[in-house]
Amino acid sequence: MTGKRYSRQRELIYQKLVETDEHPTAEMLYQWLKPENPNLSLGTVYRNLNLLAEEGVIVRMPFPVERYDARTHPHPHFRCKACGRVYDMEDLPYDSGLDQAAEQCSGHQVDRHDLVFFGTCSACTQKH
Amino acid sequence: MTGKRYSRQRELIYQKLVETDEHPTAEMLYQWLKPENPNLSLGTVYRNLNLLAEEGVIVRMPFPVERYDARTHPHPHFRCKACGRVYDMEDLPYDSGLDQAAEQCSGHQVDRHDLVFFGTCSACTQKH
DNA sequence: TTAGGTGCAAACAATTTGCCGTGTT
DNA sequence: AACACGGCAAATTGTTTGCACCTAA
Repeated sequence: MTGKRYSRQRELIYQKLVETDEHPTAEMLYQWLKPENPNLSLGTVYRNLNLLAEEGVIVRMPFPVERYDARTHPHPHFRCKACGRVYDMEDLPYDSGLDQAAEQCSGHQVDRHDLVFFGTCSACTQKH
Repeated sequence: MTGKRYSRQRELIYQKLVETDEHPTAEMLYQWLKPENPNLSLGTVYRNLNLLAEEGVIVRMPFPVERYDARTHPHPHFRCKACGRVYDMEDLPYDSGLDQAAEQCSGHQVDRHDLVFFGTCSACTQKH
């Protein structure tokens, strides 16, 4: 009996996100939309971004909380979507060819990259 | 005339970070160290993590603030360390072979990966 | 009519900062 | 003795939530 309804605000937020390539934060979207929609509220922006992300029509970019690592040489990580743990993947080599390729096709000066895998870790998989 | 001094707390924080592979948050480090250092404060943990990260002996894992993208197919991004802008790198192909390789050598179930390049964007480079 | 959506403000969470006393040099 | 550092609590910033009203279906 539950269903999603049309909402002008959700439409607005989604459209702005489609139009732009700036990967905005919730706050940025709010500022952009506010002038033409003076009674739009920031809470609504957050709520709808969460809805849209659940629905899968937009994606959230990681991470919510800062993490730290004493291994300063760049290496890939794995993040479990079930337990949130972060694992090293040091056996997977850092491919500096990627940085060069990225520099080529973007024109930006590339220092390094981060590679983060997402999925379910073996510990969580075993727990069913 | 300014210089860095020895600090027991910084030492503690750094050592814990070296010992572990859990990529802890500031809060986790605080909880771990608190029992043996009852008057350690969370602010100190944050301050020293920032110092250590500036110094380059530890690394911070991105991002501080959530960003959103309406292009839901996985694709690489570039983040400028000067202006903070995030660019798409859609010309660089998504290498799903990486996911398989990661699954092989880790034993975890891998859904996808995120690839984020860091450096200085062409706009910022031009501004000197 | 009714479940879902909105606005607003209050709550919550993560991180930073000011003040002032302590410890390193 | 000077000045960086730590403790603590207050301030800031990012995000979520409760509640009363509104709106699509």
